[in-house]
Amino acid sequence: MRYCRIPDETIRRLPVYLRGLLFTSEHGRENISSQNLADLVGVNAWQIRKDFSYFGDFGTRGVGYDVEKLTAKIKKILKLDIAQKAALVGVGNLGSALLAYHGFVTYGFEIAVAFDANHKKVGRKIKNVVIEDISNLRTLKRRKISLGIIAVPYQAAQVIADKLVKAGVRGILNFSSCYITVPKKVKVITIDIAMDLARLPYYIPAS
Amino acid sequence: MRYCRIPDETIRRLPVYLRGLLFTSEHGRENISSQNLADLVGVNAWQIRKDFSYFGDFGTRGVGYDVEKLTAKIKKILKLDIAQKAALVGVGNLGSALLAYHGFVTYGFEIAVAFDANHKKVGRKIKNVVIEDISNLRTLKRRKISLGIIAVPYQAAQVIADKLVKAGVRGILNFSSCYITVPKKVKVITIDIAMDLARLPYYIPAS
DNA sequence: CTATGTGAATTTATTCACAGCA
DNA sequence: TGCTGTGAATAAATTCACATAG
Repeated sequence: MRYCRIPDETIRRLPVYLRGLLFTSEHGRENISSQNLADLVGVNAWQIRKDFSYFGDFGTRGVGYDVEKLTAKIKKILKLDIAQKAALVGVGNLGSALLAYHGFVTYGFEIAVAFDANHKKVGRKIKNVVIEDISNLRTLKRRKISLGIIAVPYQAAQVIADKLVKAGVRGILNFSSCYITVPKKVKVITIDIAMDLARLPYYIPAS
Repeated sequence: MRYCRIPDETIRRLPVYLRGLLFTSEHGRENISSQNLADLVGVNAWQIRKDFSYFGDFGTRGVGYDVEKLTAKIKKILKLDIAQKAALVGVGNLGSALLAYHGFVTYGFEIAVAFDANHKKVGRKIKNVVIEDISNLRTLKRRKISLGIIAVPYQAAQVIADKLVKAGVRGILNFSSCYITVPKKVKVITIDIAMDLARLPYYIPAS
């Protein structure tokens, strides 16, 4: 490895490549060129080669990349090689959809627990996950669950984040529409659907 | 305006600022300094000032920014000042959650129509939106709906995208986990939830 | 004295062009 | 000949420092 640091932008693209590779693998192909992958995921071929070059030589000149080997390498870098358990907090509309969502499994995630503050929901079972009372959050550390998914209204988001941190969670996926503050050791990724949509009209030329 | 181009990254941050400003406005404040806003949304104060400087002078030195004026300006730049109608395709778990999601309204969007391929769902009503058969997609142009939201399984995503484009849609919000190809005149923004989650373990230091 | 606005410096990321290996 | 890997060139974004206005 000739480089000392993998750029953040490269890390952001790795899951994209991973998706393309999984797709390729499903179709039984063993090798893929940077150009093939580029067409598949919508990134330039030279960008892909540059990105891969940050973590070593994986391609074979004249042939391309070994799909299986590259898949394993990317999973390792992203630390997706060990299955991760996540706790979902908030089983409303969005939370329910997340429980039913198959995309998590693709990357080795499992929503192992779900919590809700609404007593009527506690005890109910969705997709084999029993909804627990939110006071049980403190049991996460004992249960070795180190990821949290926040799907509660934004007014409650910071409080839940604090509780998750207290329960020993190391990473948080925040679906609420607000910025949450956590200690430096905890990583937060916020996904705000409306905010992405809000960018869309800007890019649409006046008709 | 001294600059010829607003950087993409600045555009990406504008909805973030907008959210902060709306929040500030709700709390009855009329002015906000770059530092206050920075604390609220998690961006550096100098970054905020730089971003704002791309589209003119809005602040008052010694005082800060006029919340209402700045809100209006950002909305105008993002073209959120005119209400936009969107069509949702795919009323499964995610689609249903999107129909119930309040975040769209915040930015002036309305999911005006919903489509599904499942005949059992057609005619059903969720949140005042009647689900129509997918063959009705062609009526979008007539109904002046120029945004599409794809919430179908990835196998169907490209087909739906093609139909949306044919129906005259100018922008697409793609929730499916695949890259879709459209003519240059159409803008696509893809939100892949699992892909963001996939980045999370990388940033979590080994314990 | 406070908080903006912005050139300049720095850092980071993208693009190119081509050497080098199968 | 085909496709990777990478230094160098270019472009873009961030950060800083401070002049400037209220």
